[in-house]
Amino acid sequence: MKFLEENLIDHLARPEFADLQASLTTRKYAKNNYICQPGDRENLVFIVFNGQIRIYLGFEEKEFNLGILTRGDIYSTHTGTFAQALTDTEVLTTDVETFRQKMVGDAEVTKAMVRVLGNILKTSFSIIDGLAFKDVNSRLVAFLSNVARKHGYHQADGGVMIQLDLSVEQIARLVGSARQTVSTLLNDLSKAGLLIKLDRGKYLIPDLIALESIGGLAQD
Amino acid sequence: MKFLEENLIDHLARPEFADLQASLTTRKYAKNNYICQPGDRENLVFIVFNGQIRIYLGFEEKEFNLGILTRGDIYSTHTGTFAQALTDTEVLTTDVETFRQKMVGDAEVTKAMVRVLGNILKTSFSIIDGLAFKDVNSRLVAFLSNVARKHGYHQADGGVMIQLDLSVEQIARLVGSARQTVSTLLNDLSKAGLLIKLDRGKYLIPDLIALESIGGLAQD
DNA sequence: CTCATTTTGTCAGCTGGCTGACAGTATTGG
DNA sequence: CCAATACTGTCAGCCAGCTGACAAAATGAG
Repeated sequence: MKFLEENLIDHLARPEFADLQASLTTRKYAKNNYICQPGDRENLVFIVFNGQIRIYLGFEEKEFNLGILTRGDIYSTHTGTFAQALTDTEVLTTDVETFRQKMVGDAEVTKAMVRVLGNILKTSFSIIDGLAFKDVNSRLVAFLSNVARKHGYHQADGGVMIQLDLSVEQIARLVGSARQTVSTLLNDLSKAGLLIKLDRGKYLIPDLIALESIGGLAQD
Repeated sequence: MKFLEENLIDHLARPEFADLQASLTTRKYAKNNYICQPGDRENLVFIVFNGQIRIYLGFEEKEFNLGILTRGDIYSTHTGTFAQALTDTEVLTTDVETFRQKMVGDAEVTKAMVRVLGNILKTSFSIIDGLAFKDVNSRLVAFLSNVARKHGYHQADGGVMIQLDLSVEQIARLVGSARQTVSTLLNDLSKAGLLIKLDRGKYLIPDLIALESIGGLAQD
C-alpha cells in the first residue's frame, strides 16, 4: 500500500503549486483537541502539516484506534471517525468542493489518500478479526505487544519496558472490554510472570515472545 | 468518497493509453471461482472489466462481506481478503511492480483506488460497530434489511420479498454467529409477524420499517 | 418411491465476560 | 496532614450466545 515516499507537504510547497497553496487555510489545534468528530457539520479535507493526529472509531463506551496521521497525511472530516490531536498540531484545510476541483487530479494527493486509507483499512481488518474471533485476553495481549514493539524501551536483560500513560479503564476501552475484566487479566499476566507492573501505567515485559505466544490460550 | 463518475475502463481504452493497455493481461474467472485468497503467492493488481466480484474477510467459520466490485473497480490481491467471482468475470491484471511504474501516477487510477478503498472502509466501520455493540439479533435484522433495500422485490401490499439463496448456516456466517442461534432468531421474527418464510431462502417482509425499528430491542 | 444427504428446529448445559458493589490504595489540593 | 477524588482489585450474580445432540423436514439421486 505504500506507493510513495515523497512527502505531500514538500510536494505542495513547490512553486508550481502556489495556486493550490493559496486555497489552503492553516489551522492549529492544541494537544488533545479534536480536529473532527462524527456528526460535525463542517465538511473539510485536511493535510497534516506537523504534529500527530489519532484517528479512532468511538461509540458509547469503547473506542478503537485506526491509526496515527503525521506530516503529509491527508484525511477528511466526514468519515464518521474521531480525529484527535496527540500533540500540538497544524493542519492545512480546504473545503471538499475546492478540494475536488483543485486537488483531486493531483497524483501526489491521491497517492497520499490511498496510503492513508490503505493503512486504516488494514487496521480495521485486524480490529474485526480481534472482535470476531479473539477473546478479551488475546486482544489485551495483542495490544500490549503492539505497544511494546512500537514504543517499547528495550532493556539490557532482553525485557521490554512500556510506558503507557493510560489507566486500566482506558486500556479496557481500547481493547473493547470492561475495566474490571482488564484489571483481572492484567493481574493474571503478572501472576504468570509475563508482565511486571513498575508504576502506574508503566510495565516491564520480561519476555515479549512468551507473552505473544499465549495469544488466546488460557494461561495457568 | 465518490470523486469520479467516469469509468476507469473507458478511460484506459483511450488511444493515448495504448502503452498501459499493453501491460495488462486479461483473465477470466467462472462464477464462484476465486480471483485471490489470503496467502496467495501472486501479487497482482487487477481492474474489473466485467462481472461482479465479492470482497470479503474470512476466518475459520465466519465471513464478512466488504463490498462488491464492478466494472472499472481496481483492487489488489495482497490485501488479506478473499475476492470471489459472483458471476463469470473478466479482469485486467498487472503485477505490482509494473503497476507502480506505469499506473500509479495516473489520476483516474488512483481515484478509482480511493473510491474502492473508501467504500470498503465504510463497510468495515459498520462491521466493527455491529460486532462491538450490537447483539446477534440486531445484526441479523440489519442484514435482512440491507438485502431487502438493495435487492428486494416490492409487493403491491407494501411488503418486500427477498430471495437470498443462502442456507441458515450461510446467513449465520455472514452475521458472525452460529447456525442454531440464527435459526431460532429467524423463527422468533416469524412469530412476531415481521418475517414470513415463503420457501427455502425466500422470505417476505410485510413491514420493513417495523422490522428495522426493532434494531437491537428484544421482541417479545 | 426409497434411501441418503442436506437443511432446519429445538433444547439443555456451559462459559466468557458484563454489571454492580464495595473495599483498598494512590494522588491531589488546600 | 487531611480530606476529597481518582484509580485499582476482587467477588457474586447474571445473561447472550456458543456447543453438542438429536429429531424432523426437505431435497435429490437412482
